[in-house]
Amino acid sequence: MASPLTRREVNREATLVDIRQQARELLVADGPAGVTLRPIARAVGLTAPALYRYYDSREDLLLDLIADLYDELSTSMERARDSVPAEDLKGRFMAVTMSFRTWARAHPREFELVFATPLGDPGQCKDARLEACGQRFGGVFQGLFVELWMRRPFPVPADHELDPRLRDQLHQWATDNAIPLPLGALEVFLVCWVRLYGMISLEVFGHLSFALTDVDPMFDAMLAEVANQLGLPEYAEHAPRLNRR
Amino acid sequence: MASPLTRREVNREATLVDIRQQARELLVADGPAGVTLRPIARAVGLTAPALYRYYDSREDLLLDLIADLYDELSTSMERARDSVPAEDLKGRFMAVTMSFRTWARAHPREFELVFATPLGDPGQCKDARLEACGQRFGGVFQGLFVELWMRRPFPVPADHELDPRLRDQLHQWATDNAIPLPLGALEVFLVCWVRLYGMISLEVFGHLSFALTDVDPMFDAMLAEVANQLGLPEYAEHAPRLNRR
DNA sequence: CGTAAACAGTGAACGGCGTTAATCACGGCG
DNA sequence: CGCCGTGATTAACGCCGTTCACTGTTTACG
Repeated sequence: MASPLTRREVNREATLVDIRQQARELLVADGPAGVTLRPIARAVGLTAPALYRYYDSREDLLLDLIADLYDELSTSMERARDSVPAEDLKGRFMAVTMSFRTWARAHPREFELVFATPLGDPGQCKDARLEACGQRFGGVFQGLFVELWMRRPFPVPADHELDPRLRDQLHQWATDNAIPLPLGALEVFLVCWVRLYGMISLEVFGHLSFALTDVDPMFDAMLAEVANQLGLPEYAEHAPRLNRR
Repeated sequence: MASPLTRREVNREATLVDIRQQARELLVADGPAGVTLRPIARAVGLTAPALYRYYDSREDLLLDLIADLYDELSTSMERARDSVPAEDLKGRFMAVTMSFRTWARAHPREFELVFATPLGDPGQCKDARLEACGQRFGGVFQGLFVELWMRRPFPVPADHELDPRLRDQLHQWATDNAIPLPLGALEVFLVCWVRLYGMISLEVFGHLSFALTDVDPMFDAMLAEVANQLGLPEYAEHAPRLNRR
């Protein structure tokens, strides 16, 4: 049988993607503040109030846009990962990380919207969608990290070396998400995440320009350092196939 | 002789600080987007167009507000530093760093405005004032770092270990600002800055909540790690006076 | 098949926004 | 005193998000 979607539903879906597309073009052109209803509506061939048939509010539309961008980023990172053979874990790690940075530099406005919009003080996300998107995004790093550790464990702090308060939180996190890693490895993961995010957002927001005109070499150096900490030897750099399992 | 300020000029100055004060209250209450002219004017006892006697535009007012916040942060960091005896460099380092984080956590809206507002793509700051404020802010860390290295040098990468592209930029930076440090030390400085900024902005923007409910212990751990890298021994923790000069 | 309900869309309107223009009052200086 | 720069006002323009009353069109059901 054919699709159970009525003609109206398919139209609706098309309009929805059209709206998001135009919203994004505005975002790119004028920044987050430039994403306003009337120009979006005009570009889609509607009037502003019509958008309320699709979103409860501008805020709601923005949330959907953020989710879209999150997904795009996650997809591009996954693709970068899968473009490297599964045995070459260092290659995959590098590919994913550089894909993150590449996306951020190519889409600073989008990066700003996704990563520098405070998620409200209630500690919870504003939206379950975003929670899921963040999960997927983090999962790319996390999955790679787990695989990395499983295949060839690297030195991590022992449990007793961790601050008990930190240890408890890491334990909670590990059990909640069934992450089969020692707590020390989780701490290493977080430290890596901090360095990666810190570097990229500093770069995108221009807070490294006081010292550097081109962040590339410093980013490469940081990546190499992190890779080293993760037990990914340097000699595999130009011959990634060497470290067979 | 009395002040060369006419009564009008002193009034003007008072109104200016009043404006910034009210603007900040709006910032705290409603976030950057809530800083709008009419409510500010109302709170100061004026109408919106009157503000144009004081600022060219809302943007200009925001810039001044940012500069104010920058200064407040710098001042509080300097005070934290000076509250620790000059010989206790580790204590000063800790004090300054924690003061930064404390300010960011206590003023998330302000932090967002100051640190997550992209400074325009032209590479240059929008404003010379901000340049100066950033200089002062960074100077607190930088001054401490220089003093640290001068008094007791810690291991840093040698010049030939640095990526030539990175080395050249660091050299440029060092000569432009007359920083009497080896290039490797500058790289260490940047890495520390990345970790510090990364951690704090991740915390403020809620991008660590996926794993941690309380960032305190992880921040402490990072601080300890950084201090260690900077040759600040741990045993000074509870007896900061031990390492006399 | 026909009809009622659900849906998509419109134009008008409200209050608020940044900003400009015309206008008035007054303090400081010659 | 007179004059000019300054501080402040009101009115207005065009934009914004959002609501409301209203009109067609599509879907679903008896």
